Amino acid sequence: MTLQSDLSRDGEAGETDDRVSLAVSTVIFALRPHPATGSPTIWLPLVRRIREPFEGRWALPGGPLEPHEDLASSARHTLERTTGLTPNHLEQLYAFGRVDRSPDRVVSIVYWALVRAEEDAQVVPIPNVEWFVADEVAGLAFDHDDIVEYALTRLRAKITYSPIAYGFLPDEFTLAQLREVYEAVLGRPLDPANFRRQMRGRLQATGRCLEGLSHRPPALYRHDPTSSRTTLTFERESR
Amino acid sequence: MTLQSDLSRDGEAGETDDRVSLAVSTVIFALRPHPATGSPTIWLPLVRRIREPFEGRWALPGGPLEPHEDLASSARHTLERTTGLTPNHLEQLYAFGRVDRSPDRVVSIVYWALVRAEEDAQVVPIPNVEWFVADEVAGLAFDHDDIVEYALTRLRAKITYSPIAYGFLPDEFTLAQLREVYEAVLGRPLDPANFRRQMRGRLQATGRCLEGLSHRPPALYRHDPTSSRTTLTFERESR
DNA sequence: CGACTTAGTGTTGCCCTGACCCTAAGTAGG
DNA sequence: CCTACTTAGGGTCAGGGCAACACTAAGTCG
Repeated sequence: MTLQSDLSRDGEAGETDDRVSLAVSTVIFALRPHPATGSPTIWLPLVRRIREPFEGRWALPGGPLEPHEDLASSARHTLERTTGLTPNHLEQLYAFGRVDRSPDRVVSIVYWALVRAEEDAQVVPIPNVEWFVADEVAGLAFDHDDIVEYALTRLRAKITYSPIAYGFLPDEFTLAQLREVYEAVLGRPLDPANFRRQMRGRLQATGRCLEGLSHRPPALYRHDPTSSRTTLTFERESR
Repeated sequence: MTLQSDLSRDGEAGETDDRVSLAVSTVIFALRPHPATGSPTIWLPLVRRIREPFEGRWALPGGPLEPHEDLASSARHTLERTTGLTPNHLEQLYAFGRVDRSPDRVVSIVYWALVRAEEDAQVVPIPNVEWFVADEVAGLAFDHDDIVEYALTRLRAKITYSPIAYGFLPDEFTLAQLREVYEAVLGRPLDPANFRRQMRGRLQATGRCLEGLSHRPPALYRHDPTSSRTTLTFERESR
């Protein structure tokens, strides 16, 4: 093989069959009450492996990439098989390809998705699928522990500079609901007054209120997609 | 195939040979003077394709992933073949997998790299490899136009919140050199006084100066890896 | 009708930034 | 030697944004 042909062979196949195979997996996040404290927490569904390697262990839902399918379509498809839901947000996370991450050579392109709490209630139980508190999973198959941790890191970082929190919420929501999302993801309480100020300008007031509660009815808002998406700080004074 | 086995088949091979194949490509950035203005600008090397598809067109350097090779190793390897250089920064960019991005089904995992100007001078000419101004490339093979644009977007965004500018520089550098990097990447001039203030705290003074110039000798600094990496703003007042 | 609860506003002080002016420290040339 | 020039680097000031926290608004429940 000449030097030139070695430099750009993108698109060339025809190797032997010990080629690398390609899978797409998805980290699916939803907010549900924590079993102990009851406060909103990040959950995700896992699938029990029914054959080697790692038979019996929990793993991220996924499967091999079909030749006719785009990467994101494959992820969406996986999500539907696993939860019956449509993602409110779907984004590529990272490609994991360490040689020793699986006995056979597999590169996994991992997506992460957010599903809203309202749809979450409609999830039908599916055999071999179970939901877990994201921060508490361990002992997963392959390198999936690392992948979940990386996905959580990305979610926590991205929520401070990108309007992804709405991925957990219905179209219309109260400021308290939105704040609950941020508090669940960041894992600490936020000042309601300052939170409101930071969100104003990114939200459209619907004019409606949520009624039927035993206190002052909160206004309903909608995400304003035209808003400037400058970064949020939420720093805590530490002196 | 049962439902269960469909849910998590990560690691299973044994499909027919119309499987998807996997390539790793690398966007390699270096700073060189712009041919017209002379001011520092982002360049990248491309490789001329010597066979179909897209024969004769320029493409990102890369090649199929070897089964024994990690993803980043493959990217580093490509970089060495193409430039003879070692990257000062190497990072995964994105996995591009649109079904129609190539006549045969290829998913490309793309990395991007920074090389320092000092090493850049040692680049030996390699047949079929040519360097271009990154903002001016067009008409590349496959979807590589999109990939280059995406890589530039990432570089410009990331330089404001992550210490990657040092990837273009030697270990010790002056503030003017560092500012030149930011100006080249962001494409606009920065106030030297305010730039200095923002960088102070992220830099270690070496005590040495750069001498032999016909004006006041600038101090040499080194990147302080322990510095807090809060985001930089560089906003322009617009009133 | 008053206690309670949650929604939402005002105020204040601090820090950071952008704009801009000023001083420092070299070289070059008369 | 002394002055002009160039680039390095520091100082100052006004405005904005944010964290902290006190405050008002608007409902329900007894």
